[in-house]
Amino acid sequence: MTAQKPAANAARPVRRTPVSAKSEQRVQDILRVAREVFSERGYENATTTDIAQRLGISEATVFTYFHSKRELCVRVIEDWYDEIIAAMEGGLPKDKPMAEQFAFIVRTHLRLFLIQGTGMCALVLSERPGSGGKSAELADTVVAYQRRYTAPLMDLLARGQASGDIRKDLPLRLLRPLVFGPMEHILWEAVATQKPADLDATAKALTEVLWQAIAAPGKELEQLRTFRQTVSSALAT
Amino acid sequence: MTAQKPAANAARPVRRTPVSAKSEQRVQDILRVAREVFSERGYENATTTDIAQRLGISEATVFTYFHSKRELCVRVIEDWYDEIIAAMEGGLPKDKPMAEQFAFIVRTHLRLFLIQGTGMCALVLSERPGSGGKSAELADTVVAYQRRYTAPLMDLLARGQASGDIRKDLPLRLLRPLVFGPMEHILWEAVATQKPADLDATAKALTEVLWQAIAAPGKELEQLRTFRQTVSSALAT
Amino acid sequence: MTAQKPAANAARPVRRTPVSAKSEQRVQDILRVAREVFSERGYENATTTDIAQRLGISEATVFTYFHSKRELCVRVIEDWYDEIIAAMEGGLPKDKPMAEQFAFIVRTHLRLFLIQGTGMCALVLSERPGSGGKSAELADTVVAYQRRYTAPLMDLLARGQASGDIRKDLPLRLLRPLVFGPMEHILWEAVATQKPADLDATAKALTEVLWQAIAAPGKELEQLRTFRQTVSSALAT
Amino acid sequence: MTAQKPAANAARPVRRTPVSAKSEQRVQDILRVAREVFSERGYENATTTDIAQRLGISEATVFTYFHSKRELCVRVIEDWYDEIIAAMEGGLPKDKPMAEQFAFIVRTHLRLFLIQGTGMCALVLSERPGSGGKSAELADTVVAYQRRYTAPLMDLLARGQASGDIRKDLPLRLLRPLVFGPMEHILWEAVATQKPADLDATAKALTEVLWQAIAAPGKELEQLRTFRQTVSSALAT
DNA sequence: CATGAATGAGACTTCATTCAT
DNA sequence: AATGAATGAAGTCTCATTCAT
Repeated sequence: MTAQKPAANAARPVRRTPVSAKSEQRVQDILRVAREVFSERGYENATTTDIAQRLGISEATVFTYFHSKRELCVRVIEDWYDEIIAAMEGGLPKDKPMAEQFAFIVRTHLRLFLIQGTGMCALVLSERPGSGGKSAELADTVVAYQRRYTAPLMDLLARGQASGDIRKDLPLRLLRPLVFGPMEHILWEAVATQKPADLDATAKALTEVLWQAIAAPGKELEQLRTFRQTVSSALAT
Repeated sequence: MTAQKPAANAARPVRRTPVSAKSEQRVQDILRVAREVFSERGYENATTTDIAQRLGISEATVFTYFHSKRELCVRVIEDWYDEIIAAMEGGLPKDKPMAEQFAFIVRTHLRLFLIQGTGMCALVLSERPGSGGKSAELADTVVAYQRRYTAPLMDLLARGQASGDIRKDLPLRLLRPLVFGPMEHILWEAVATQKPADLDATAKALTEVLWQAIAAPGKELEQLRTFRQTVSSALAT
Repeated sequence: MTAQKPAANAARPVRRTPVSAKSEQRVQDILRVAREVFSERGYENATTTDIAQRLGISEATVFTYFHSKRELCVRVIEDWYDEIIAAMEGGLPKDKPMAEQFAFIVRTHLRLFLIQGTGMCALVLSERPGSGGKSAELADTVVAYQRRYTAPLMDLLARGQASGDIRKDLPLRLLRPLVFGPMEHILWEAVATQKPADLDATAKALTEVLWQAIAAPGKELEQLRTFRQTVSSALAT
Repeated sequence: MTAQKPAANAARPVRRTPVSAKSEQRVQDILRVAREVFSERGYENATTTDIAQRLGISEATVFTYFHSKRELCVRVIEDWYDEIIAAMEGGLPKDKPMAEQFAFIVRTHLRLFLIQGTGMCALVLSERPGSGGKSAELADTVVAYQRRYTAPLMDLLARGQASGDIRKDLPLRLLRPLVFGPMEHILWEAVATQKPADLDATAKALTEVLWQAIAAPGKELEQLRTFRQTVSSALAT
């Protein structure tokens, strides 16, 4: 999964052809630890020394595999996105009802970020363009990735509008923030207050209210009536 | 309202804390430029040298008015929050209909952040606890401020639920991210893509969709939702 | 007493003729506080800021009366010596038996240094020549003062040897360290261990043992010592 | 004996602590030069720049081996004490008569301090607690070392009192300053006046007078008589 | 390939001292 | 005479990065 990186991979400059099994292992080790360190401390506060020490290797070795701290950081971010995208694209139950797909996306998003994502998220933000991040190239990469990993949801929304499951009076441009915004806000709050939210409860509540807001309005009324009917019937038996 | 902070430095070996008109001007100048620099480059990448140079003064002068880079940064963040809070609390048309008050809050929020806020916002985020930000004290301050500046909205929502203007089946805990989340997301997008959104159009569209989502629905819908909520809760126990 | 500084005063460059009563008061205030600060923190760690703040005056004012920190320090040291010398010379009971005069000197020395002297003593030492102290002039001054304030004792010893009260086989060159050395050591120990010695008890014990060591012994012992000394000297040539 | 200090830095974010032969050489070089600089200029006036320049290396290299100027200084002081203690404990002729052991200690003390000790001594004094020295930890270390290096003498004195060679009416508390005080005074005088005392002559004279003062009184008379007898006999042959 | 060792560049911070008012 | 304000010069320390072995 981490292996087949499409698209964005093509642009990445291949270095030094480190293709031996051992080398590949080193690269992975460094990336793993670097992700830890970067997400814990942020780009500026992370040190190559720290990364090397946690691996028990020399600092110079890190630079054998990555030309610079920045490059390493870019790789870390790319890999992280790759994982998220893979999880999103791979797990989406496309044959299930739209509401369920929506629930999956919300839940997966929250889950992935709650695990380790907040640190990474902050890292990404700190690398946004114009913020002293010296390489604008990274910024572009990030924007591209961002777009790709929101793609499954955007796709879903588009299909929903086409099928009539989702209200058509809202442009996609507005739907995106409407869905991702609350999720992100909840995640930040969890980090800021230092108490991790209950994943299941939060995901459920959020899914519900969001779906209500974006589902076709007739739909909701109809669904609720059906729901009451079902409950009522069940009671009768 | 620009806040009379009771000189947290009183205990420290203060070198000077001048209060003359001229001095006050200097302090304001430094704060102004520092806000620029911090929001452009983030805390770590900002340098006191840069701040001093932009003002055409000596670095030592900066340290005459602020004991450390960190303290300066704290003041910058505090002042920024103070402005936002003042705008929010001061401008809210409390005698107008609820929907209008809501619109004011959304619009003001977007406006203030679009002016300069994104850099500041990133700055605040980068200083959150656990992310390598060394001073936990700042983190607490920020959380407190955050709470204060969301207060007007939370208050409005509470009053709305009481008056029946806003649906009661959503806990405030969920309403907050539902409203602030999309706003924040839109702002980030504006920064990331480097194209500032059209304030008026965006504010209008966002206000509409959000209000629809949180406003009290028609009678039947309302009852059905409440019913569903009840069943759902019963299930969870 | 602080007024009539003889000898050493002549060489001191008079500055700015600040002879008004008010000015003189300022000078004295600054000197008093500067002595405090210098003896508490040492020359390098003392700051003009600290001195000014304790007086509630501006730093610039300090420099109105003293051209530099170093000059101020020199004055502090000089004044301190002047006081000590005055106390030694003024209080010595010249008409009392030699042993009593000796006891007075020992006791006075310990007393003056225990009050505030240790800090000053360290200060003086830190200004010794070649130790980075930039002005060798101070070093000379100090040496001169040192000599003057040990003068009463040296004088006493010389008179004692002449009168037969003090053994003659010890050159003055050796008597000086024999008497001052233990006193200084006791003082340093008091500072290092942070527990001030009991002045009266210490002075008494020290006086006794030192007097025994330097007082003229019985006839036979005296002669034997002299004999031994003679033989020893003869051997050395 | 040069002390295996158990790396007090183990807990800190050590960058490196190389132990190869080459590294060890660097450490020694730095310590050597640092001792020079610190003893010449004192802690505050010594600069890491100076130390690096004298070695012809970069300042950063110094900080590769020592985490801070202070730590370097501590090591310098510790090593110096270690040498002194080793010389004292190692060379003491325990099987020789007490007077000779005493002479050894006095002579060694003077010798070691005359070589380079005065600068170091001033350094140590300037770091004592309360004098602006910021780290109380160092102060404790110094006190401990001080105690260790006076141990051989204190031990000797105790044994002497037990065996009857040394007068019992003086408490050790008084004997210590009585012996060390004069030595220290002589050393300071040598530095202050810039003319180094003649080691052999000074040591001999000092030993004599001190031993007389502390030796059991009867003993001295007896010894002198024996001495005259010996000389007398020798003359007769 | 791995690394021990070294370092250039630069950051923050302190403080004695000056000068116009 | 007093001072508010400003600053030059310097110092300690950090860290990504290079290079010979």
